Amino acid sequence: MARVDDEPPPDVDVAGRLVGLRRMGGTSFAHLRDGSGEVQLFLNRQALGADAYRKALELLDVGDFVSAGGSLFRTRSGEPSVRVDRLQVAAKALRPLPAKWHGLRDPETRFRQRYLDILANDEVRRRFEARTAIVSALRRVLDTYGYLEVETPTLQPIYGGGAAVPFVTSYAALNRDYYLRIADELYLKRLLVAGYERVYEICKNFRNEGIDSSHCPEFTMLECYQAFADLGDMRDLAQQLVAAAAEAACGTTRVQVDDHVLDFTPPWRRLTYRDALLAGAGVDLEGDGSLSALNDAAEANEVPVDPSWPRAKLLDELMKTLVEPTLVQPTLLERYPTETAPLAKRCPDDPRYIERFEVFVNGMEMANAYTELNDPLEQRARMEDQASARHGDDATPVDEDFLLALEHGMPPAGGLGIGVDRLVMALAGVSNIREVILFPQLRDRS
RNA sequence: GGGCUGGUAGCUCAGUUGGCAGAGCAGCGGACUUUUAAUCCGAAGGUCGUGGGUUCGAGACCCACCCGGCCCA
Repeated sequence: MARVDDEPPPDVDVAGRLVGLRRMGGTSFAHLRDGSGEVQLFLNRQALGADAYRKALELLDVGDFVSAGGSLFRTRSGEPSVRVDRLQVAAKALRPLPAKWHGLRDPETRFRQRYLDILANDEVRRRFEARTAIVSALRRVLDTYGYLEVETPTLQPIYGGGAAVPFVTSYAALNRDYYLRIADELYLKRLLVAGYERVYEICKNFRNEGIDSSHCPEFTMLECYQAFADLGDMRDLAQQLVAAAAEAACGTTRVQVDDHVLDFTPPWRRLTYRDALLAGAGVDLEGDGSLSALNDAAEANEVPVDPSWPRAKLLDELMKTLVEPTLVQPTLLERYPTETAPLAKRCPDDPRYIERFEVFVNGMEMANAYTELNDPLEQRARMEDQASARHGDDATPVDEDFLLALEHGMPPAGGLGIGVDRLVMALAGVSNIREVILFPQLRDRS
């Protein structure tokens, strides 16, 4: 490979995007950038020929893709440069790049024309590279443990695995409505029935609900299931996955974000749901945990609630308002009340609780795990309970096909879901989910 | 859905009490043969988000709407 101080000066060819052009009469300087860095072009009337030199300067604009060749040397200031004797425009830019000095700041333009954002803002470019590194790290850990990566339907005849409003679409060949998945859980569990013992999928889920700084209707989820694993195994796995992601993105598990450090080094803090609710709302689920006691606690803490809400919704609202915002460092919230999730196995020592944890970081839910319910009879009863207690339009319909699969025998298993966008947010130190999604959707500019 | 806040040249932003629409950079023309955000000279560049209203006069004030951002629900 040619080096800049070789003798005689090596002849090289370079190509890239023109990012700077300084015309100084008989000599001009240009910078070409590609994925590996920048190189300076030394354009000289004599080296290039008077006619070619004049034409080149007439034609060139910052933003063009250019290829050039010539001898490699150092300028008087020591910068390695190509003394160009041949030059071609490989692609012409008709519109100017965002200003080199002030860059592109308008958030609307940054989101609508993300290619300009990435082009102009190094930090943004690096953030999306980090996102890819994070997803690769998650795959690497799971692959190392022998998990099988699979693909399950995005278009589903019945939606399940969560509580959310689905996007509805029309499936012409089958002549019926289909749903974009809100989760892939019920398909991955069918694969446990099939005999695969470790499966995972990283995919887009779709929830036809609000957009805010931590919710995007189209988001990325990792779900993985392991036969014969218990919740402790899932706890270890969750911490390993996130720690590996932090190492991949930041080179450390202690991530500096603004003025504080998020410490993802395992083991993380553990907290039971009961203790958290007691500390946050002053209600003891094992004292008077009745509906009226919960409503009283909401009122005492000025949490707006609706008396018609079922217990699960009320609990969720209390936790969201009074507990979750306090969970800044990675925290495992454990031992959830049974009604909070219909797909989780009950604690063997106390059927009021399920074997579930969620991970919170920066006050935001980032992961969710259960010991999976694999008893087809109890699963049917719990799903029917949930369907009959429907509240609003996010009630989950009973999936008979899934229950049929369970009736053929699903091994005991642990399952874990990680919100990939939110993981990236935490590791990148940004507070808006749009900052980690390449092309977030915005309203039409009508 | 509510509150706050923003939308002015390609980009980043000023615009005072309601009185001629501004700057820097980019772009255009010119000078300049080792520059580094080159420098210097010159000219140009506007649906002030949209539509109404008040006024002799509106970028600014009032009303409605559109598109963002932050916070709350």
